[in-house]
Amino acid sequence: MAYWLLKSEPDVFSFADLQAVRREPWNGIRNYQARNFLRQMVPGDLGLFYHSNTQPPHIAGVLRVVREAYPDDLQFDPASEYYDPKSSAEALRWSMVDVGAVAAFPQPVTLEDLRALPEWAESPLVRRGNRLSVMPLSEAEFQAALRAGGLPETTS
DNA sequence: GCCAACGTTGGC
DNA sequence: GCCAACGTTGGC
Repeated sequence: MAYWLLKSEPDVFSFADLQAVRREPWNGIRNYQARNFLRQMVPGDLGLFYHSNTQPPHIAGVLRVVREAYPDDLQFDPASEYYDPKSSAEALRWSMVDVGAVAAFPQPVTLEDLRALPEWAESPLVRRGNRLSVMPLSEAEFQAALRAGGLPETTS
């Protein structure tokens, strides 16, 4: 079981949106490091849903990976902002996974809250200028965030 | 292969 | 709105 953090701007797609649709392809990732993490995901892995570009930035809930990485169809759609003319089925560039909502945090955990948690001291998320939108978490980071958010540690 | 210019992310 | 961080692009 691996743990992850996935960022989304809530104005674009929020945790409440994920709860409403139940299941969603995590598409539009156009960064190689983030893509490589997507490809490491396994159904059953748990993740934190982070709301970026909002005031204050915060973790809103827990998600679960429900389908392993497969081709992100937006890379082949010329009408999409995520279209990539250099990608092809033979030389695939971008992947996505499907995720589902597990539970909303009773208390959203802000970036400031995370900085106060000793378990998060080494996380790139709490460092200035971090732009990675998909990153692995240690079990200690994951569980500490759940505690801070008011969820029991066993959400699986 | 280097690196300057540029673009994007995302906190503040 | 500003700007730090940093990935990408393209000239050479």
